[in-house]
Amino acid sequence: MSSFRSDLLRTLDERGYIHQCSDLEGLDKKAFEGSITAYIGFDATASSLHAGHLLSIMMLRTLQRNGHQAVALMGGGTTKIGDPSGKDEARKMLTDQQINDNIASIRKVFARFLDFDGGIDLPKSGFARSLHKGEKINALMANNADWLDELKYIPLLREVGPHFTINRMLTFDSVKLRLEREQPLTFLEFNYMILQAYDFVELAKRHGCVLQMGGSDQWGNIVNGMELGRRMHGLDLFALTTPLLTTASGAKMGKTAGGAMWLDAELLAPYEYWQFWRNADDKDVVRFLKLFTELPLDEIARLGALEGQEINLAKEVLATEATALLHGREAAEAAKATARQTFEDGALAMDLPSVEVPGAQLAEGLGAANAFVLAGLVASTSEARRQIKGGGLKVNDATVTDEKAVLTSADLTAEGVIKLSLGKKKHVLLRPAS
RNA sequence: GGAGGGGUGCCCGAGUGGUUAAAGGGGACGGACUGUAAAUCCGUUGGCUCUGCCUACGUUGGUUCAAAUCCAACCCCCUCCA
Repeated sequence: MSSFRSDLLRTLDERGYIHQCSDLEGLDKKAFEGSITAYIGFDATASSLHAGHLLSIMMLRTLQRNGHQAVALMGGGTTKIGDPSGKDEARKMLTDQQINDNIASIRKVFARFLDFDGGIDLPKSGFARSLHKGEKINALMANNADWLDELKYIPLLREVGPHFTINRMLTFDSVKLRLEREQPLTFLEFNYMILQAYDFVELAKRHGCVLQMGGSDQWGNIVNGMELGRRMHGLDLFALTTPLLTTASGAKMGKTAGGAMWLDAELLAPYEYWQFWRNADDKDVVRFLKLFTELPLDEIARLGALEGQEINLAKEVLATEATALLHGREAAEAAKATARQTFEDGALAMDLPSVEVPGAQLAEGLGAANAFVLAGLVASTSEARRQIKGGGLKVNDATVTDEKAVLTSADLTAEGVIKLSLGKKKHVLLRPAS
């Protein structure tokens, strides 16, 4: 892409956020002339967002930092249906209560990346004057249940139905793939794309939203919304998607040993979040620095030029910067310090994740296998035994060789803890509870 | 409604009466090598109070000394016909 006039598109482009856009030039013009409103939709299927959502969140953040209005649309309504894209099976139904709880909890994560208040509210009609230094337009959180729940079936059919042909709906990947793979696609799910399209139109009406962004798998859904807006109200809307993000080894972003890489400190401690980034593939470092940190590009270029063992410095920066965005600078630095002590100095870092055990249990003697289960490092005592056989477990940095080893108060270090390790990277401190 | 095919461990997929906690692959985890990377090689991959016991091949019941494997009923999925 050549040169963009708007800061927004230039930034998105330089940092590698753009995969596909319905009309780059037109969008650039609009974003250059004034503030625009754009949104991204999020499921409310889980109680927290995970690293897989991070790209979208960073896009919204970039939007806000460049003087535009970011809208995070929670799919309170569409979650009740389930997006069939990329799935072979319908997802389980959630209750309203679960969905609302999820939304409330997800909002906290957004608040770390976006400012919802303290800035300027964007008037619905759009906004042409340029912002003063440091001024921000408040981000918005919307919930499509607000309008979808109240839809009346017949009016909706009459209003929206004529603009969709089954012929075309059948050609969308989300539908086509299911049919080709001979997996059932229910009528319920089939409606998802219609409602998502309707969301775009509704947000355009309510908030003057002109752009929907999302992952590349959402392209079809987004374009549907654009076209629906044009047909119903003659609106000029835009679509912009991000590349589907996989790690260099092909895995989907956001999965880890223990499950998803949650963005909620209660589900995943900052130290472990830091570790996730620290363990990035060499080949991913520059890409991740651009997407998930806000370091200037020349700085990233400098880090990207590092070779061999030096790359580890770049990974440290990546981990610290990414963690700082989510959990704050202090937590990020603390995680870095903990990692340094643990991995480089071989020292005992008291900030490692820890688990409490009743002191009495230690006095009596606690089977090592059980201790590892307690610490959450292995799923079962059987697995612990297997790991012991394979030499994968350590107590206070000494490999456990006896499946029947027992931990007692005598194993407490001078600091009053027992360090349990699985492999080289996972460590948990066992603390006796008084 | 009729005819056929199918439901196996995290996933894919073999197995059609005992030697099957179930081949093979993928993934995951651990070990070696390294740079807390990648690649490669090796190992592990149901649970427990673990030289033994328990639970497992859609569900329930049956045949048998013995079943994932045979029989019956039921549930679900797919294909073709109506």
